[in-house]
Amino acid sequence: MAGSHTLAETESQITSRLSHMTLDFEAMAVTSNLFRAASAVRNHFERNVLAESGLSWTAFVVMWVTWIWEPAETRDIAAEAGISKATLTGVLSTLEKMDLVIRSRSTEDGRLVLVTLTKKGQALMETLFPAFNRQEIEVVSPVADNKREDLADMLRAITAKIEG
Amino acid sequence: MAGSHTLAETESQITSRLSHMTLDFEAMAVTSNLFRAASAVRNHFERNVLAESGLSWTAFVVMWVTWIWEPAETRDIAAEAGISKATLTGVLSTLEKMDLVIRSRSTEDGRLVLVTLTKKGQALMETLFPAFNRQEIEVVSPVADNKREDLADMLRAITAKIEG
DNA sequence: TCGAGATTGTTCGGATACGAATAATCTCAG
DNA sequence: CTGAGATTATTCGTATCCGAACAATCTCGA
Repeated sequence: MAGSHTLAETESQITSRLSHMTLDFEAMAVTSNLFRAASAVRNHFERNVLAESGLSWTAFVVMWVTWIWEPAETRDIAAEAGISKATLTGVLSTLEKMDLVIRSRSTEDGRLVLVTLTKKGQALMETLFPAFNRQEIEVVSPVADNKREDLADMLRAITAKIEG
Repeated sequence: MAGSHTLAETESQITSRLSHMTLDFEAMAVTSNLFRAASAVRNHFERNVLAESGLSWTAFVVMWVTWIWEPAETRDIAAEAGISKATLTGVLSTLEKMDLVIRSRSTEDGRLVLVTLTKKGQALMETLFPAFNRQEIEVVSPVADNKREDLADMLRAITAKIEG
């Protein structure tokens, strides 16, 4: 549970509290529920999938991006993971300490650092990611089958609008 | 921009990289785009609305929840804001230092701490929140008018599924 | 009345998070 | 060939962020 207020109570309280202002409550409801959902799902994954592996959410995302693009350039990992380069430096150091990734200088461009997974890192992702996907199925289950693609599309559109 | 890979490139790479596994790619697309959108919107708000006020994202959310429920109990603020009690303690100390909120012991239950906004805090929210809402309208604009309620509903359903 | 158990906010240790400054490397006009 | 400017990853300082341990307070059955 997330506190003593239900979703309906919260939105009702908001409406009355802000009734004197000219606001777009529909837009507010979308972004508000966007963050609430993202936060709830993230916490759910951290507790039910990631906790036992000792990976933080960000560490997992970094592992995942690296897994997909291996060998991955750090600038791309940071962008794909949605974190700053400074943050990535620290996370990569943690992952290196855990023997899950390896950093290496690019021979073509001495400024770049390439990241690859260790055997241990690959093995972890091979088991962790399917477990992760099983939880994704659970999480998305309350949305009707024929509406999921639509949902993903709308979220993509929002992202594109901002980053485009 | 978010790195050198487009959304389409990323999803294509994922599909080929994970083709040997039995995965629900639609569920994956939903959660993946959920986090991407939330992260993009959050960063956008931090840079375009919050930066000048000196408030972090979390600090703003705490201010907002307090504004709505004032006087607010810290346990509720933490739950509504989606952060831990430990985190809230630090954020409230920061906000107190900025003279935006006031902590006070509940007379009815000595364990509880009640939070209210200062005059300065109220004034800040009165100008900050409408500015915030104007950006919300921008962010949601790529989603068709008649689909926004649907989007909010689906996000609510996901949250309810997890927290229920 | 009273004390075992539950609840709450804080503290603590360690990891994450960012912007700004920095050093190393690359690019490319002149 | 060369050096001014651009690009990259790291370091630094500070603010979150969380789980676990903790002290203070409340609840409620005996």
